[in-house]
Amino acid sequence: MPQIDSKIRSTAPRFRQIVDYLRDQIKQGGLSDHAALPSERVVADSHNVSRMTARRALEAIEAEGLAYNGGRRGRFVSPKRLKYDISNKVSFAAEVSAAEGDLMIGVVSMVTEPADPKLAEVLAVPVGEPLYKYTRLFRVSGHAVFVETEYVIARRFPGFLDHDLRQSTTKLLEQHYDTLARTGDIVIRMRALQEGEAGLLGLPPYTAVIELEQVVQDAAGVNFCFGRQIWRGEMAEFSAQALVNR
Amino acid sequence: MPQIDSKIRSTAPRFRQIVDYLRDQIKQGGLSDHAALPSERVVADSHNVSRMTARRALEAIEAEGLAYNGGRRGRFVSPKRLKYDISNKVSFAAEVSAAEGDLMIGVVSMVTEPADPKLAEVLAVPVGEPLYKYTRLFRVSGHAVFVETEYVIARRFPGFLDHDLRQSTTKLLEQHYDTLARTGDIVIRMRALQEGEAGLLGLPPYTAVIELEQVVQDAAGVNFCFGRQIWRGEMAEFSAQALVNR
DNA sequence: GCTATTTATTGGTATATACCACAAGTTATG
DNA sequence: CATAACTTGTGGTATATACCAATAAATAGC
Repeated sequence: MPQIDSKIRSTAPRFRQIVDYLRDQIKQGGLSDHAALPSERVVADSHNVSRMTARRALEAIEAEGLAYNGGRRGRFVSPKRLKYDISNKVSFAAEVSAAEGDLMIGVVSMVTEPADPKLAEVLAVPVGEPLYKYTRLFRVSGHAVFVETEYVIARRFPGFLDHDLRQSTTKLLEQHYDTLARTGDIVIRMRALQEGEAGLLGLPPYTAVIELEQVVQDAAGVNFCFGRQIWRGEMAEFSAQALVNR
Repeated sequence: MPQIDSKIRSTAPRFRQIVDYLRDQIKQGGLSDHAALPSERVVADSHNVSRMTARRALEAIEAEGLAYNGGRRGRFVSPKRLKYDISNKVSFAAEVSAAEGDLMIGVVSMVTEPADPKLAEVLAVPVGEPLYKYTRLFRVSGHAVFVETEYVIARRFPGFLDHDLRQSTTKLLEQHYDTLARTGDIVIRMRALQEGEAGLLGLPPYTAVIELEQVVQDAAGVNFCFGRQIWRGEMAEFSAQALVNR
C-alpha cells in the first residue's frame, strides 16, 4: 500500500480505518455471534500497525457494542441485544424463555447477613435484621448476561435459601409464601465493572456495565426485597412503559 | 519511596495504585466538582511511571464515573449524578429546576425532514410525511449533560419551530396546541459516543454514553413525537416507578 | 482412554519516545 | 484597546519493545 502521502494531515486516524474494516467484517462479513475476532497481533500485522494501535481499534469496536472482551481468551462478536422490560417484572426468566434464548441460572453464593443501615432503610427493618443474601449468574445460550444479588427479609420468608434458586424467585414467592411480587422503584446507571463482578461475568475490570437496582414490593406495597443487577452493557437494552402521574 | 521490591509479583498493577490514589484525592482530597485532575504528564512524573501508565489510571478513574474527559482541555471531577425520573415526564426542565441546578437549553439545529421508514412506523404516518426535527443541548450549571433530538409531526403542530425551543416542549404543546404529552415506550441502552455527538457534548468519540429513546403520545394514546437523548453516562441515573401489569 | 505436561496464543501491563492538534493563556502589534 | 501572533500545556495518535499471566490446544505419559 502506497502510504496516502507523507505530508497530508487531517486524514482519519489509522485506527479508525481499522475500526471501519472490522465493523464491516462483523456486519457484512458473516461473522456469527460469539465468533472470535482477529487477535491484536493479527490485526496489527495484517494492517501494518503496531499492536497498541490494533488494540485501540479493537477497543473502539468494543465501545460500539459490536464485540466484547473475553479477557485473555480474545474478543468475540456480540449477539444482538436482549430486551428487558423493566415494567413487566414477571421476572427475566419468563421474558427470555418466551423469546429465543435458553436461560440458565447459576447460584454463586447464599448467606444470611444482618442489614446494614442502607438496606435497613430501604426494607424498613431495623439495622441488623437478618437478611437472606444470594447472588445468581444469569446466562443465555451459555453466555453470562448479568449477575444479580438480592436481599430478602429472612423473618418473612423462613427457609427461603433451602429452595432451588435456579428459577424465578417471583414464582417461588408466589408458590411457597403467598407473596405476589411487583417491582417498585428502579434505578438504572452506567458504571465500571469491579474486581469480583469481573470474574463472574468473565470480563476485565473497568468494563462499562449497566447497574440496575430495584426494590420489590408485595401487593400491599410493602418492600420485602432489594436487588442489584449488573448487566453487560453491550448485551442488553431496557424498555419501560411509563405511566404519567401528574 | 523504596520500590516495594524487584522480585515480588502478583502485586496489584501499578496503574491501580495510582487509581486508588486519585480516587482518594477526589473523594477525600477536597477536589470540587469540575476541578481539573492532574494531567497525564503530571501523574506520570509524580508517580514515576510512563505517560501511558498514567493515562491508563486516569481512564480507569473515568470509567468509575469519578471524572470525565474534556478532550484536549484535560480531565475533571464529575459532579454527583443527576436523577432523571423517566416515569414522571413533565419534562426534564421541571425536574432540574425543582432540584439544585440551573438548566440551560441551547437549540443546535431545526429542520423539516421527510419521515424515513422507521420514523414513519413509530409515528404511524406515511413515509415522507414532513416532520419537524430539532436538536437541543441541555446544560446544568453550564455543563453539557445530554443532547436530544426530537421529531414531531409537522402537520399536527404547524409553526412549531417558530416558537422558542429553549424551554420545555411539553409546556409548549400544552399552551399552544392543546396537547397533553405523556410518554409511552422508553428504551435505554449503553453505547459509544459518535463523532458529531462528541462535538456537542465536548467529549472524545467512543466515550460510553446512555441512549434514551422515547415515544411521546397524547392523552388519547396517539404517538406524535419521537425523541432520542444522548446522556453523559457518568452524569446521570434513571429511575422509574414500574407498575406491574400481569 | 485418560491425565498430566508442555507449548503456543492471547490480552494485560509497562516503558520510552515522538509528533500532532487543539485550547488557553501571554505577548507583541496595529 | 482590540486583534494578531506566539508560547505553553493538554490529550490524541503512533511506534517498537518486553515481559507476564491466563487460556486453550497439542503432546507426552500412563
